[in-house]
Amino acid sequence: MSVPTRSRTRPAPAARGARRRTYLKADARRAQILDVAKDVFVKRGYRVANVADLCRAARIGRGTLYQYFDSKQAVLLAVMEEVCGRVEQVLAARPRIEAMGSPARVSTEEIVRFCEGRLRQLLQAVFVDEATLRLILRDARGLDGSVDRVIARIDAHALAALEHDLAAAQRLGFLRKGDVRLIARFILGGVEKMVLSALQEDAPVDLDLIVKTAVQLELYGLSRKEARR
Amino acid sequence: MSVPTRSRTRPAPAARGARRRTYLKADARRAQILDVAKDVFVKRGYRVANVADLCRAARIGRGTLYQYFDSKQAVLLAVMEEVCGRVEQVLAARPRIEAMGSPARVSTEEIVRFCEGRLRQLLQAVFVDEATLRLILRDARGLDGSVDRVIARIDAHALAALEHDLAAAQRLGFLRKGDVRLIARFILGGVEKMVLSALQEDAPVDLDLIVKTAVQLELYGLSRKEARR
Amino acid sequence: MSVPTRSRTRPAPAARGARRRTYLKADARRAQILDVAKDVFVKRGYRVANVADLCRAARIGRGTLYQYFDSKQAVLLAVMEEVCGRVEQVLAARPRIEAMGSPARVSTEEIVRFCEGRLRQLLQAVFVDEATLRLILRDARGLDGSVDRVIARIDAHALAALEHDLAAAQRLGFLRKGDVRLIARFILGGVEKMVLSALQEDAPVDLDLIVKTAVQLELYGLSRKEARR
Amino acid sequence: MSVPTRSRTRPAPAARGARRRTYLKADARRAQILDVAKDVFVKRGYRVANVADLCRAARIGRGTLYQYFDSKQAVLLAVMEEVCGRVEQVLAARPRIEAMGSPARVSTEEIVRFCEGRLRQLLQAVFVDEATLRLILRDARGLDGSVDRVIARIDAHALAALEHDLAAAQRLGFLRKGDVRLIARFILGGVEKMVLSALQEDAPVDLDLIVKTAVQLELYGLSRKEARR
DNA sequence: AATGAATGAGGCTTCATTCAT
DNA sequence: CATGAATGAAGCCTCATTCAT
Repeated sequence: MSVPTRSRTRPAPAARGARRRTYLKADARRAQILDVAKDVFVKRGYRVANVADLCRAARIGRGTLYQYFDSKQAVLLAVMEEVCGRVEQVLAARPRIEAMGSPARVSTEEIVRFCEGRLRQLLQAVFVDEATLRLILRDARGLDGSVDRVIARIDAHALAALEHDLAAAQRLGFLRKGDVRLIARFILGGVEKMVLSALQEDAPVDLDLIVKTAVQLELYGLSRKEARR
Repeated sequence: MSVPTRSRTRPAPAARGARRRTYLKADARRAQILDVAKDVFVKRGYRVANVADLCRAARIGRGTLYQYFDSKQAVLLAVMEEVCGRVEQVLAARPRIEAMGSPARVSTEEIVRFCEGRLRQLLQAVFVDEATLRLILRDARGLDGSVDRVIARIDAHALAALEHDLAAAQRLGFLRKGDVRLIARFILGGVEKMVLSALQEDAPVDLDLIVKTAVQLELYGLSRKEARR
Repeated sequence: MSVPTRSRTRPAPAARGARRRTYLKADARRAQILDVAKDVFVKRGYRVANVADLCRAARIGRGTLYQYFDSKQAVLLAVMEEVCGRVEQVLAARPRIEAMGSPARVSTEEIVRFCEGRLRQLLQAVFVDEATLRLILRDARGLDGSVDRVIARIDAHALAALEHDLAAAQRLGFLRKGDVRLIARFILGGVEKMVLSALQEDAPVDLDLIVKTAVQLELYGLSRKEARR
Repeated sequence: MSVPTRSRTRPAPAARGARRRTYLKADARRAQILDVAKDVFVKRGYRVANVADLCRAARIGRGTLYQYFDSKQAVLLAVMEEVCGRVEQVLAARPRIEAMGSPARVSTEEIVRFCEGRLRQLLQAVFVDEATLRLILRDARGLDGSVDRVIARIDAHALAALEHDLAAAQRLGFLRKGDVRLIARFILGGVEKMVLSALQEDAPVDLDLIVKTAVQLELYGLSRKEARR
């Protein structure tokens, strides 16, 4: 009749590898977890990495993680949101393209250099570091609706910036008319694939070379003959 | 207080249709499973779709699937291998680019049309149908080593073909010199991103327009000034 | 780069106490689980009993249970639904009270005996066995919205039947007028408490005595003086 | 594909109000916690309410609670002990039933009024307020051994008082002979069920009506014919 | 050839309690 | 006195795979 009461007493604190607990202020801990999590997600893959991995890497107990995030997914989401926020900031802070002046006065070299700089800015906003980069381009895709949505938002930001540049350059007479939507996608996709190729071979990502190649192609194409139309 | 409790009891596994068993020859069954599996993987995503989904869709019992494939992963692998094989065939069957003749005799329009045709062939080999396309570009990435390897192989085939074309065209004098590896990646990546954009918006994929845009950019770029170097 | 693939292979089938697996048809298994579950829930209490307990008692693996029920809660729910169904049946099958005849012709003893029989029927429908009884009166209360709702439904059935009897008896002139809603609750509550008291002391539940006491009180009260109103 | 994902990130525990700390004397704090806890336990249910809820409601930190109580359970226990103590007091303070005089001199109305008053006293001791009432009758049952024991003690007090009254009334000749144990249970159970019904429908508990109905039934029953035995 | 019941390792998450500040 | 960050045991559930029929 009487219930066994199994009074949920805590057994001796498991004196195994038992590292002492460390204390951090909430904000600091949150940031630390995010930091560590990015690494773990990249190194082991979001799906393969389990919450235990995250906590071990952050040297915290499993429960601690759940004081800061609702779920494993929420951790990834927070990582991505962070990137997204940074992208928004960087893009908003860029000078307007109209600052460049009129085509008549600008030399080809200046144009090239300007485009390269601008593209590099864009990429650096998105690809803060290689971990983030791998996450965005490779690991975090197709995981789950809400994560995908953040990635889509980042993507949309980048594309919008690119489109805006292209449209302005067309208006100012630097570039030929054309479907800016498609062209923006082509350029961003091209750059992404070059980056991905490097990542896949574990080669260092030479952003300079990639940017140069992209701008060269974007501006002048490959043909030795001038287009007539 | 009240919980939004979902469906209480399971429909008692047996009772979900009690369809009569159907018999098929081994080859036919295997093919049918692959066919159905592609759909299921695309519609629900490889990870979310479970073996039960596959079997239900194929109207077979769980054990039956395991008589034809070693594992769930093996099913996806087989789907991808099929695509890979087709790509290899198509690419091997294409005419050699040298058939085109010398730059002196070929008009700009002919070059454009040739490039467009060739790119379209390449894409159609890879993207047999929209399901395959979604699988390759979106869903099957980063799932697992061996699947990734097949996708990488497909990718490598496409890139190799493109690189080969570019190198030949450079040798023949149609195109400027340049790093064919990077350029091939840029072009393929650009095209893929245009396709992905369409997929993401559930818009029909207008391969013609995409190919046209790609070739135009690839050949002539966007600049209104001729490059001087 | 390559993912470790942890190919989820099943390790040797754990040759511990390893009882051979037993096969049952879906319906039979489902029934067996329900049967065992009722016992376990009663013996250990719904909250204390864990899914492992249920499965151990049913000699099945944990996954098996989840082929038949969505959750631990769903198991309890199914047990209760079963009772609820039986109550509905039994109550529907009872003869209508009007069969009794007119007060003039019926002796006091007959009335008493009739009431006792009728009350016993009602109780036996609800309290099929002691396990069910403990579950309904003690263990399953306040656990969770949906379970509570089923219990409330059972309760409502019993009360409705009782109310209906009372109203009919009033109409026929056997009983004094009065608030049937409240009176029904009083009687059922009184009976339940007598039962609960026995349960709490692990004494056998003497339904006969309980029914006799209840009917005696219900009909004639305790007073030695006749009420004047 | 899209998941109904709930709130992504937790509000970073610290940031949930950053209320200045308040200081209270030990006794006052203890009392305040008990007070708040009763509310929380009733509103959310003992099991669902977690320690965080208690502390938030009491506007204290988690550790603080554990300076006054050993465990969550101890808090509930203290609440119940408080009630139990009050019941003991009230019951001890009631006048002895023998004060009433002999049946010959007491009119039926006086008896009825006396019984009603006495029952109301009993109930009011137990059901101090609606929160307590819900706790005792609904939420705190079957939670755990020691809590159950306190409830059982309260119940026993009430039953003992009732039994004592009944026995005395029988001795004095007001009431028919009968099994006081069972009868006491019947009456208390009946009253409780009427109360519970009201609670369940969130209707106000009309103690007066309930007491009247109970006493009427208890004394005179429902029959229109006088019992012969 | 086909079936579908059975399995159990492994994952995620909760929450009462502890303890450094 | 008070705090709130940290903890980890314990629980529920999923699902790829096996195997008796």
